[in-house]
Parts: sequence; C-alpha cells; structure tokens
Amino acid sequence: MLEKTFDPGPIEARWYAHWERTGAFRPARPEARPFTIVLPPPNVTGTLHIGHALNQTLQDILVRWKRMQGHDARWVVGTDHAGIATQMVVERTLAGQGLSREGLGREAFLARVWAWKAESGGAITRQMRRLGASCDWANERFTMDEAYARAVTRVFVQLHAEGLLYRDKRLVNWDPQFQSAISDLEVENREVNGHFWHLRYPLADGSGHLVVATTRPETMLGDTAVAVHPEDDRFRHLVGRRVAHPLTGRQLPVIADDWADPELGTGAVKITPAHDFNDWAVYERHREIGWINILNPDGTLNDSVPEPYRGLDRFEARRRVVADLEALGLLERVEEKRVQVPHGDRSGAVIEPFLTDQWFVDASRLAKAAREAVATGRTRFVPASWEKTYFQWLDSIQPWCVSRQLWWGHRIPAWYTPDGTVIVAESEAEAQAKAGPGVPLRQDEDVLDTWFSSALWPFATLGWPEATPDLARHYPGDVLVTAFDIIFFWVARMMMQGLHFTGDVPFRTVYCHGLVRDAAGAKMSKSKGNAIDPLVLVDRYGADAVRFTLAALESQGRDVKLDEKRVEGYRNFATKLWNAVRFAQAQGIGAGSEAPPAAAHPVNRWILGEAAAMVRAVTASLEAFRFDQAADALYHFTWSRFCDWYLELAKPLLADGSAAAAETRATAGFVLDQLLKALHPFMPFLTEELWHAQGQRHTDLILAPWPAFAVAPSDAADEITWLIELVSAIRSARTELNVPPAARLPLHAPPAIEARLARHLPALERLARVSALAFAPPAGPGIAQLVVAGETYALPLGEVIDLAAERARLARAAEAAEREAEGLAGRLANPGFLARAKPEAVEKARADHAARLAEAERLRAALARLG
RNA sequence: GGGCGCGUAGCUCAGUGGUAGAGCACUGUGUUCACACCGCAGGGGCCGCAGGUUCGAACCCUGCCGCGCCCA
Repeated sequence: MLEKTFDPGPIEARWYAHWERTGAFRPARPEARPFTIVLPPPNVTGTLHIGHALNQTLQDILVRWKRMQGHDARWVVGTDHAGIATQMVVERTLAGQGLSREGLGREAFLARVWAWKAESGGAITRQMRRLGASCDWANERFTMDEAYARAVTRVFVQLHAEGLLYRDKRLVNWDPQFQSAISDLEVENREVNGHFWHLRYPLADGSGHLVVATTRPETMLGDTAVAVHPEDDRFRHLVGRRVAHPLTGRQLPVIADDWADPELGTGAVKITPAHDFNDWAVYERHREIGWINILNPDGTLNDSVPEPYRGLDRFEARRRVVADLEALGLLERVEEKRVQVPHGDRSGAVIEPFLTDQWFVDASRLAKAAREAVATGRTRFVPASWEKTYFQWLDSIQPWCVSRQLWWGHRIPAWYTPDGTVIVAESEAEAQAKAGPGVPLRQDEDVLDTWFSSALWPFATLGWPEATPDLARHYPGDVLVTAFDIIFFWVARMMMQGLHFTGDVPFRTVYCHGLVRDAAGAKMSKSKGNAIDPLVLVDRYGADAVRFTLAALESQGRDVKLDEKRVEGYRNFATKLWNAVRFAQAQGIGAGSEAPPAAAHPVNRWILGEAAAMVRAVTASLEAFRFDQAADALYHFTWSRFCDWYLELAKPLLADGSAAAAETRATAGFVLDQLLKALHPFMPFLTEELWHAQGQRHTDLILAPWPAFAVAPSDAADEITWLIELVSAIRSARTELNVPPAARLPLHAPPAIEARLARHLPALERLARVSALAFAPPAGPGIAQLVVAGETYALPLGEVIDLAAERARLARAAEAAEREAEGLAGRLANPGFLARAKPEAVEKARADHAARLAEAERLRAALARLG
C-alpha cells in the first residue's frame, strides 16, 4: 500500500540510481531503428539553470517517448570545455592563492585546469540526473577529450588545406580584460548615455579649421585622415588639403568618401583605421592614408602617441584628450548623445576594435551548403519561423575569427619557422617533416574558439574522423533541441561543419524553444535576483512537477514565463494521481492486462474510449513537438475524466459483489497502466513508482511499450455524456435553489428512459443525492425542473423551494436557449449560408437549431407549470 | 533603419474560418470511507483599434496604436 502522502525526494533518488545501474537509459537494441538527440553541451564550469532545465526536460521527454516506442534511443551527452569561462574560474582560484597564470607557466597552468575539471567539472551533470535526464552516460564526451581533440585538429588542417581557413591581419573585437579576440557574436551592443564632442582641426596652412564630431575622442591620437562626403558642397574646396592634428602635429589629408554622412554631426568625420571598423573600410579605399595602432593589448595607450598620453588607460586618455583640447580652445561644443557601446558578453568590458594577426574561417563559403540544406528541407526548423533568422545570418556572414589569446582550449596546430613561414599540420612531427630536419619550430601560442570545437559535436562525439559504427548509425541525429538564441552560435556552425566534413546535415529537425523568464516576463539574471534555481524547485515540489510545468508552458517556441504557482499546481496534480492509485489499491485494482479488457458496462466502455483518445492526442502532440498540448491532454484526462468521473462512477460498481466489479477492476487497472505509460516521459519518477506499486511487472516502465490501442466505437460515450450532464444539472439546480447539501431528493423522469436511469441509479444516488426514481409527474407545489438532452426532469422540493429563484433560473436557461436558437435561425435564413457553406456546417446548424428550440420550449413549459 | 514576434477572462496562456477555452486567482459551499496539495457549484471576456475579404472572422488581408526580441 502506498504511503498516505506523496514524497518525491526518496522516490527520485531510488529510481534514477536503478535506471542508471541497470542500463535502462540505453538498452541494447541492435535491430531497432535508431533515434538520436545530441545534447547542446553545457559549459563544464556551469551549474544547472532554469534554461537548461527546460532544454533538457524537452529532450528527455522525446527520448523517453522514442525509447518506449521501441527505438534504439540515444541521447548523446557531455560538456563543453568553455575556454574563457573555465580559464577565468581557475585564474580566480589561483589569484586567491597568490598565484598567477603567467607565474605558473602554460603547462603547469593547464595541469591546474585539468585538476579543477576533475574535481568540480561534474556539477552540472550531477544536477541533470536530479532532473531525471536519461542520457547515454556510458558514452559521455568532453570537448577536450583526446579523441575529440584529434577531430578538431583534423578539421583545422583540412579547412586550411582547402583555403577555407587562413591567417590574416584584420580588425577584430578585442577584449582588453581577457586580452583576447572574441567573436562578433560575443559582443553585446549596449546603448548608454554618451557625448558627441565637436573638435576643431586647424587647417595646415593656418587658413581656418574644420570641425569633426566624435564619440570616442581618445582615438583621435590614431587619426590618419579626415573624410567629407564627395557631394557635400560645404567641404568640397577642402578635399586634397591638409589639417594639422592638434595633439600629434601630424598632417592629415582631407579625403572624399561616402562614409562621411553630411547629416551627422558636422558632416566631417575623423578617420582612425586601426580602431574603427567603418574607418578601416575607408582606409581600404584610400590606402595612402595608412593606419596607426595606438593601443596596447590591455587597453592602455602605446608609444605611437605623444609622450604625455603613453601608458594611460583608454578611459583616462579620453578625459585627458578632451581637457587638453579644451585648454587649447579647440573643443567647440559637447552634445549629449545616446551611443551604442560594444561590451564583451562574458567580461562586460568595453570592446575595442583592434588590429591583430588572427586565424579566420571563410564562413561565407561554408554557409552556402548550410543554407541550401534548410532551404530544401533536409533540415527543418520547428517552429519554421526561425528559418528566416537562420537565412539572414548566413546571408550576411562575415569571416569568423577562430583564434583566442587563451591557454585553455585546443591549441592551434600551426608552427612558425624562424623566417616566418607558417606550417599547418596535425602534429609537431608532421610539421617538422614539412619544415625539414633541424629547422627550429615555434607553435602558435593561441587556442581555438570554443564554438569551433562545439560545431563538431554532432559527429566528433560519435568517433569522427574514424568511420565508426556509431557514426554510421547515429549520424545524422534526429532532433536538436535548443534555445533560439544560439541559432547563430551553434546551430548554423554545426550545419556548416557537419555538411562540409560528413556530407550530410547534423540533424533532421531543429526544435527551438524560448527563454525562461520570471513571472513578470523579465529575463532572469543573478544580478536582478529573480533567477529561479531549478534544483530549489525540485527540492520543493519534486522533479516531476518541475518537468511537467516546463513542458506544459512550452508552446511553439514562445518564451516561458515561469510562476512558482504553476509548479505548485502540477505538484498537486502528481499528488492527485498518487491518491487515485492509492484508491485503486484499496479496491483491489492492480496491474492491467496487455490488451484492453472486454467490457460490457457503459462506464467501462466509455473510459476505454477516453483513454484511447488521450493516448492518440499525446502521441500526435509529441509528433508535432506540441509539448503543451500533450501535457494538457494528460492533465485533463487524469483529473477531469479519470478521477472526477470514472472513479466516482466506478465506486458503486466496485461495491459489494456487483456483477460488474471484476470487469471494472480490470478496466481501471488497464486504463491506469495506459495513463502511467503516456505520462512517463513527463513525470518519470512518479509513474515508475506507481507502475511497480500496482503489481509485479515484466519490465520497468521506462522500457515498457508506448501505448497504442483502439476500442470499437460504441454508444457508451453518448450514454455517459448524458449521465454526466444529468448529474451536473441536478447538482447545479440544487446549489442554485439552496437545497441543503445533505438532503436526498427523488428524481422524476420520463418513462421512456427508465432503463437507462435504472442502470445508473447507484451513481445518481451517490453523485447527485437522488433518493429514488419516479416515472410519474410529481404532485404538489415546489417542483424544480431541468431539461437535459431533450428530456424534462423534476425534483420535488416541497415547501422549501424558493419559487422566485426557480422561476428566475428557468427563465435564464430558456432565454439562453432562445438566444442561441435565434442566432442559428438567422444563419439558416441566410440564402448565402445555405448555398455556400459546407454541407456539414449547414447540417450541424439545423440540428443545433432544432435542439435549442426544443430545449427552450421545454423550459418555457416548465416555467408555465410553476404558475 | 531592417527583420521577427506578441496584444484573447484579474494573471499566465491555448484556440488559427462555423455559437469563446484552460490553469491559477476570485465568490459561495462542504453531504461521501483516494485525495482540503481535496470535492461541488458559480461569477468574470465589444478576442488592442479601424477598414477589407467571406454566407460567416479571435482566426485571412491592409492600415494604425501599444509592447518585446534580434540585427545594423
């Protein structure tokens, strides 16, 4: 017998350990059709946040469902080495011990990182287990695994050999805090209050000055020109002349270029090629102006600037430049202005465009196949609207800077000879062979962008570049489940690399879900303090309730606004089911048969039909990735059908020696089994516990076959629908007429339905407090009347009835019926409707009209009888 | 500036051509031996606004208003 109260904690711990120990997450099914999902690998430094919980819940639902359908279901799991984040974590720890990365040296530092990973790197995967994630842990991967690293090197070398990866000096987004290049995707533009400084640049010949406006005055120390628009008559005469830089004294040419916007600022713009992406483009059209880099990697000014500014931090330099210009009388005015300032999404530091030598992938060439694969439907997005986002990004893709000035990561397999020759090779030995014996080689100090290696995840986890059986069987994967915000970071890059290196797409379907927000719709963040820790929710309400909540709220990729009240509600749902099973146990209802039991009683035939419909709805919803609809079907079947009506209607049947008792026990057992199976992907722990509580089983529920059964159509559904309506109508009338709850009343009914009523008298007694049936019109005053399914029923209330209340009640019902009938009559009187509407619609309107009319007549007649 | 999306009951959201739904919240109530994390009954909506298409529009089209996100 189950405990009186449902306590999720111990149940969860017990079943997860059991499943993992028995290999249930990946049973050997060599004959079965594979079903593969690759987990977007979480950051190894990470802890489970609510976004992971949503992402992983959805994947686990799919995997458990497919596993139950008999597939060789495999959820590829692992973590990402997260170059910057991990290096930061370890450096912070070192700083606490008075140590530094530089002090330790590269090798010793990397040893520390590995030690850290061994000790603390598993936090997130332990947390995933608490959520119930049924991953293939036996084949867990890490992006820095030796085999994985070989795949990364192979990709680098091959792309290089194909001319798709090259070294170049270009402007990159430079993070002065990390002192590394970062990807343009890792830059977040924030709009902040800034200034527009209008600066006077004297003409070199002393004949006046030109005013330029800038939001970053410190960069003027790297100016190499001033540009005006070629059509701008105000400045036409100055083109080709020179201005004297007020602080460096350099002579800067005035050039004509379309980049200068006559509408913006003064119409003249200073050009600083080494510190602005647009200015670099101007330089490429006017090579003669050259460029000057004024920054050190740490964001201080270097020796290219006049002595007083050297070594100043860029922000301090800004203040100094402005102050000095003001002192010189060259600061014409200062305007308040909202400006877009790039920030590193991890460091939060202001990003500088910085001219360095880096490695780039020619993404535009790889993008073609990636675009094509989605355009032709080889990979589809769900919801499809995300395709547009994907296309737009691929269509405007820029060279991808893949080198990072970090130590933790895949070291770039490139070596330099003393004369500067670059050799790209899969190993140092190979490089040496290429360079010739005895030539000293120095390996590139940098590592690769973490996303460069993550992009290989769908195939490198399966053994690529070896032609492994795993790869043959599980690539391409079936589904990728991901938040839409990493379509660019990850999905597009996996598509590019997957297609290029395997010739096939990495997955057939990309399901994009939304972000989890707080109850008010705000993005969750630690700094705002509105972040919800999924494990706190698990502790409070159980993993099943958290999972069910996330699934129920997940609708077509919309953002999920999570209110703890919802979790509480689904905890209540779990308890409801728990109690239903307790009741079943008390009634001798146990494990059901494999096939639907033969049932004669309408109540049993009805619930079998309802259960079959529920299973169909859940299956269809999952096929369409409608997690909310599937959850809704399960919730309503369980609560509103099975608990509220079936169990209540079954109680009299189960009572002492009724002929229908055995049949009802068999039916209830079978239906409960189907429910537990269909609910299992959503609430795995509770359902597994209840599955075993119900009797001896051949298999754990996690490996039980997904339900699929049909029941012959019957008129039982009509009969029970009528019964439910009748009971509801009686209850409603009793409440509205203030009948004392304990009072039992006889029910007067038309003789024509005596048999039907008699069949359900025990239910009516129990659920509607009916004392007896009568088939003659009731005598005396104080009759309450109801119309259900075209028949009039009466409840004699004697003197207690409130005549006025009853009259009002009947009148209201009659008016409602008449209103509906009139509406339908109006439609039927419309020749256009009869001529053009679908025949079924016309048919239904006619039937409904007749029914409403009859109901109204009966209600009016009842009203007349009241007097 | 370009793109995407959203506006339906107090709140959070389903519903995408045929008489408006759910959960929570709210009101009243509590007979019954699964469950008060419960039962029963109930109130509550010009489906953002204005046009159009259609026999018929919450749903399709256009415009407007408001809100959000992405990109520049």
